Amino acid sequence: MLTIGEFSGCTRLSAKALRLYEQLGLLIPAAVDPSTGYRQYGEAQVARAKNIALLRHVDMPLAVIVEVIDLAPAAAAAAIAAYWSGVETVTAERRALVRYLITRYEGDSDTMYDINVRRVPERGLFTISRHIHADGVGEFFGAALQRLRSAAPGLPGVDGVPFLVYYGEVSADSDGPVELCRPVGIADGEVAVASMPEVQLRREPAHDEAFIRLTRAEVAWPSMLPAIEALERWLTEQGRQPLGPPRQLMIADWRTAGPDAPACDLAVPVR
Amino acid sequence: MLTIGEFSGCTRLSAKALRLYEQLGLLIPAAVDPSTGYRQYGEAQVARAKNIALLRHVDMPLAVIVEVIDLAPAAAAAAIAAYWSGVETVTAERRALVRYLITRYEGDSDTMYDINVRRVPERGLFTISRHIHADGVGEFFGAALQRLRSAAPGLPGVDGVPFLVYYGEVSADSDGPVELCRPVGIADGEVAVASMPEVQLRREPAHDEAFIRLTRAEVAWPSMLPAIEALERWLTEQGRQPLGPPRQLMIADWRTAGPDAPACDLAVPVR
DNA sequence: CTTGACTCTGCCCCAAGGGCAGGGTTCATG
DNA sequence: CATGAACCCTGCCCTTGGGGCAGAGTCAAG
Repeated sequence: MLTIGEFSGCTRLSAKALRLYEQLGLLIPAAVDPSTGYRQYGEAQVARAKNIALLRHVDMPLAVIVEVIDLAPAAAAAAIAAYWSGVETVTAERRALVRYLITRYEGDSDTMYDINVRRVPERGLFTISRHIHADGVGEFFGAALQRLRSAAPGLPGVDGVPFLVYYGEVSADSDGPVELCRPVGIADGEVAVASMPEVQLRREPAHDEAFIRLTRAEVAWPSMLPAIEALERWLTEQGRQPLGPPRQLMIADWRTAGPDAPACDLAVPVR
Repeated sequence: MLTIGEFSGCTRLSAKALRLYEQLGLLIPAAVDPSTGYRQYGEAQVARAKNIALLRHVDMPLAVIVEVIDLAPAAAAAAIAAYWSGVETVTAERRALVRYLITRYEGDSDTMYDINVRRVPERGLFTISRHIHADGVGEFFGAALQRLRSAAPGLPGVDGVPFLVYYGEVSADSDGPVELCRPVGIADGEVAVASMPEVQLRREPAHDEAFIRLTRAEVAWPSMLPAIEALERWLTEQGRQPLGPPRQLMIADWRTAGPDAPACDLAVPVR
């Protein structure tokens, strides 16, 4: 049996950390003197403590360690791999953002985008809104588009490509509200009664929209940032005001389009 | 001029965060009503706020952002790159550790090591100790070895390769005490008076040491972990007690050795 | 018996905000 | 003019994974 100091020295965990792990039920001392409160750790606990220390060294949260530490070896390996895969995903996004920031600060980001303006007539919009994380957008898009189609079956006036509006920031850690919109003739919209409660009908007034055509590879975060900024710069240069958040017009089938094929119009309604 | 709510909506930073950034001097509102305390932000501050938001999205600490945000563009790019380089270093270490953990949990880590035992006679040790981080070990080793040599110039009895003893965990975030030891004949050690105060003379009694010969590529953290564990397993299997922390005997010149050449003996004194 | 080393609990602190309470402001509407 | 809704203010407590310290109790060697 080892005192907390000896155990600390031989596991390289601080006494403070050991007391915390006890409190969380992660590493209970083999015995605690009921009168003095002194902790006694068994030799057999050293291995467990070292495993905890290694997982902490990977920066795995204690709450996750609690669930991983008692799994069978194969399941533990899978859980660690799953945790790390999430870390790698977040890191990859940050890495891409860093690259973007560095090129932007170095001033080499003079990528030119073709910005065009087109007239959008007054129209109806069938919409489905949802709070969703970045990795669920594709799934949401497919499913919601199916539902919108079945909500107005055989509707003749469907007119224009569907588009997504991001009302909040959508990334790995924040789920902004996302709205899928399907344009429809204004008269048809009033006739068709949406049979599904989640589907809303909204009328959008006529307006101009400025847009940049993007390839499928460019439609991702943060690789889309330069285009968004170009659009914003264009707005201020032209002295035009945006009428709402930018939207993604899905002009091509996502599954069949090659990475360099035009896939999406990044558009903003302007006054 | 924008209220905090409008500014929040257009920068996607929460009002709480904006108040914090003001408190840290990172983003001071253009005006604060002295009677009501209401904040007013200028249009020109939107760009700065968006930059801060992007840097926060990379998880750069506010303290670092404070120093980066006002640099000239080229310097800011360099500072961001330097920050991210540190992140990548830490991530690479964690990635390696995760790989090790997964293979160990999957039970495929049956890498066999040759473990040998040799007799070490009683001897003197010139030592230099230092608290140091992982990336400074190489530099410390070279410099300290130079000083140890000049501390006992022309000493005939220098006997055996120098070695490092890690008394604490040495990695990117913790600096355990590290001791560089240079063996010397016991009689010579008593004769030679160390001319440098940082150099200590210690006598080490005769003992056995168990060791594993490692290639240069294996001498790194955490790729050295399996060898350490193999050594520990061997100790318990043989029923022998370690007499101290493990040590690294530098048997080859670090600079000239190829990555697969034997470079180091991982050794532990045993009873 | 004493002394120094060790251990206990409890409290405050870090970063970067989130959430809420209680109270004041502003603006549009009745 | 009054009032309600929306907005804003400060201040307090909460999170993670401990670090550090205070005051008090305990253990073991001399």
